[in-house]
This record gives sequence, C-alpha cells and structure tokens, in this order.
Amino acid sequence: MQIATWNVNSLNVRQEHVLAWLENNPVDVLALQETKLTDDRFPSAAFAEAGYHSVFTGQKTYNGVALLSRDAPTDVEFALPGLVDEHKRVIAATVAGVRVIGVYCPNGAALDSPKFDYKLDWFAALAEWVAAEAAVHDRLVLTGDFNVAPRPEDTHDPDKWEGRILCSPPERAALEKLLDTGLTDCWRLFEEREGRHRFTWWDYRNGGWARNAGLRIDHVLASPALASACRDCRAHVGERGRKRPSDHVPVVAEFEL
Amino acid sequence: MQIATWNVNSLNVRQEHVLAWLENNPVDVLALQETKLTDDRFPSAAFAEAGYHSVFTGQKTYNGVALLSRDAPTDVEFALPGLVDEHKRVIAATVAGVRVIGVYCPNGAALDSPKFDYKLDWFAALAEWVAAEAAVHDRLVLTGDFNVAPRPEDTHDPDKWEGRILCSPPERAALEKLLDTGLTDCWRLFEEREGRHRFTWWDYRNGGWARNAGLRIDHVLASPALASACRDCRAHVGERGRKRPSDHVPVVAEFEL
DNA sequence: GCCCACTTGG
DNA sequence: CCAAGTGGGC
Repeated sequence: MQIATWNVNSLNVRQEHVLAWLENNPVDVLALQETKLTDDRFPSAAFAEAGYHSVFTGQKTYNGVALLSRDAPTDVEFALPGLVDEHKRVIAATVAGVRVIGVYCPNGAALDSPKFDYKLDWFAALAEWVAAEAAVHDRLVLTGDFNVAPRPEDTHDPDKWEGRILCSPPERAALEKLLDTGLTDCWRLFEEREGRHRFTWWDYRNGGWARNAGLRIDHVLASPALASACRDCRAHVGERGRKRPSDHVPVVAEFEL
Repeated sequence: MQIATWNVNSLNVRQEHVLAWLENNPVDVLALQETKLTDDRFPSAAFAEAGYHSVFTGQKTYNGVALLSRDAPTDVEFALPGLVDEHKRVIAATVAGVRVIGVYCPNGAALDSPKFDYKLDWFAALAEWVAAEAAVHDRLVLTGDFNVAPRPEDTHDPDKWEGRILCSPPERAALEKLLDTGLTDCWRLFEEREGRHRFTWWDYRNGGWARNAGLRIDHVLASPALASACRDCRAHVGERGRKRPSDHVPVVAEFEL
C-alpha cells in the first residue's frame, strides 16, 4: 500500500500535474494541501475519471485539504476536534483499514508573530487528537505539510536555518510531541539509502530550486504497526523541475500489508 | 509598400503574436497601439532580430504606441504638438519617403463622460496637426486605433450601435474632419471585393468574436498621392481566433510606389 | 473578458 | 517567485 502527500499550492493550477503524476504513480492514497478551492469547485469528476475517490474541505485563496483514494473512504472527518479554526487544514478518513489524517499545519510567519502562537496551539490540539485516534486505530498515518524541518540535516544550510521559523526549538518540540504519541517519521527509516533526496520544499524566491536550497517539511508519520511494515519513503523531487511547479513535491511511503 | 496597424493590448502578452505575424507578413511598417510598456521595457532587440527598426513612446498600464519599420525611420516625433497630454498616444516618423503617423485615439468611455470631451479635443488637435503635416508631406499615412466606426455598415448591428460611444455623431464628425484634410479611408476602396472582412475589433466580453459582433475602428488613412497608389486594404481577421489574442486584429494597406 | 497594478500570504 | 483577490480601463 502506498500513501503519499503533496502540497500543490493551488489545485486549480496544479490539477494537470496531479493527474499526470497519479497516472505514473497510482498510489492508494494521496493527501493534498493548499488546494485553495471551495468545495463547490473541487474537481471530483476529473479524479473519479482517473480512478480516485475524493473527500475535501476547502476555502477560497488559502489552505484547503483533500484525500484521494483508490478505495472508498469511510469515517471522514473535516476538522480538528477541540479547536475552533476558520482554516481548512485537516481531513481524515479510513481507507482499506488504515486511518489516514491529512494536515496542512500553519506556517507561523515569524517567531514573534501571533501566527506563531497559533501554530503552536494548533500543533498541541493536533497531538491531543492524534493520540486519541492512535488509541483507536492500530494502523494510522499522519501525513501532510507540517511546516517544520525536524533536524538540522533536514535543511540545506543549518547555519542559516537553525532557530528560524520552520526550524525553531518550540516548533520542533511540537512536532516531537506528535512523534511521542508513538509515530515514526518514515523517511528516517531509509535516509541512508542511495538516491534519496533530502528535501520536499524549495522556496520560489531567490532561485531556491536552482540552488537546491530546500527543507524537509512534508512528512509521513506512521503508527508502530505501519512503521514496521514500511518498505520505502521518498520525495519525488523531479516534480519541482517541471513547468509551473508547486514549491513542494510529493512524498510517498510504501507499506507491505 | 505595405503599411499595417495593430492594437496589441499589451505588447508584453502579444510579443510572440507580433513576431509570428511579421514572419508571415513582412510589412514595411507596422504601427502598434496599447503597448502598455515603458520605454525601458520595449523589446527592441527582438524586433531588430526580426529585421525591424523600432521607435516607441509608452507608459505603464495604459496607452503606448510604436512604429516598426524595415527601413530606418527619420524625423521621429513622439507627441501631438499643441496638446498637453499625459497619455502616450502618438508617434510619427518618415520611412522610405512616407510620413507615417501612428495613433491610439481616446476611447471616450461614454457620451456623458469627461473622457468624451477629451476625446473630441484630442481629435481636434490631431486634425490640426495632420493638416500641417499633409501640407508638408505629399505621401502621408495616418493609421491606428481611432475608436470610431465611421458608418453604420462598419458595425455588426447598427440598431444597437448607432448613437452610442464609438458611433456617435460628434465622434464621426471628428473623424470626418481628419478625412477633410484630404485623406482617404483605404478600406473603403476595396470593401466590395470578395473575402473582405468588415471588422477590426471584437469585444472580449459576451462572446463578441464567436458572435462576430465586431466594429471597424482601426483604419489606414492615406493622402491623395498614396490613396491613388493603394492596391489593397484588409483586416487579418484570423489573428482574433488565436490563443490569447488581442481584441483587435492587424489591418494592412498595400501601396504601389 | 482580458490585462494591468497593487496587496496579502507563503 | 508564485498565487489569488481587488479595482480600473476598455
């Protein structure tokens, strides 16, 4: 079973990229972030044509998440319980016996911004909910754009990034708390393998991609039952080099179930 | 000798259209309107590559005119003398012994708008200057987007257009005053010929092109010496059907000199 | 409708 | 750098 995540930065603009990628990579589940689409505009028909069910919750201009799946999703939830939040950042569903939670975590803007406090509160609410879900679902995947690079080696330039937004101690602690609920960052199981690329996001600005100035901020986190069955986890870095790319690339984890 | 006019509605967007069209239609002079480019951004090099000299006067967002020519232009003028005008709407040059005046006449907005008064004042100043130029230059062409359809038959639907902006009596009188200086509307010399299309502009709105709801508002006006040498005048209507077209098409007049 | 400038978010 | 919204012009 393959489960993937991709922050598409506007599904309107990236719809053809996603369809083409799914054609070549017929994963079982794809979590999308930053669809930037209200639900009435979600292109369900195009994905159905490609053999995918879709569930989604979105808004104009910002945020918006979706889950595409080959098998029909059940027990769909469209928000974090226990947090009043205008932003559409969470969607969960059970697919083929696996609980999949797709998230678009807040960016945080800057350490001294109110948005940073929102980010930490949001992670705390997520951790609480994921702990509850993990208690119920043996097979659970939490995936998406976390806007946190967990370690110095997950940045192209630790001297530049350590302590800054996406790499600060409070953000890393917040991510760590998610892992403390018993989840494994699947990518780390395979990072020593050949041909593994280290990053999942490259800023549009300052030629981030040309300079390989990236971060690893998109993750697939798996419960013990799934982590032990994980056979691969990689970023599809080539997508960043296409025309009109998203600034994020897909990350795919494979499980032997 | 072929002299053409084209309101490109942003040369930034239409640069490739113009280059492709010139490749197939290597006219001697092409007058452009609505370049919407400041002079520092005018793509002279691309046109030089294609074998054209260029002179231009433009501004950000609005207006902007240019003359492209195979032969080097001389005696270039960049404005209407005798009118203080922020708008870059006029450019004149002598090319191969022909005085070419390229104009982007004001639209006028609506009959009761101050912009309408500006339009009439602008035409009056143009007529005065053209009369002076015509006295000096035997071979003279005044061409561009005049934003006036001279006669009912220059509209797709006279019942709708007569009396309205672009077709009102004062505007037609203002255009007539230009012709009174001894100029001929070249298109009328050939309008009975087969395969002649009647319009040069179709509104982007309401499927103007699909409905052939056009107007003839782009003209080539020639002095007697040139009018008697005129062998053809036609609109290149096919350009309106291309991808991301301007709302205007090129109009080409041919002179046997 | 389409194009531009400006703003906000990242 | 890229995307989306607003507002003006035609």
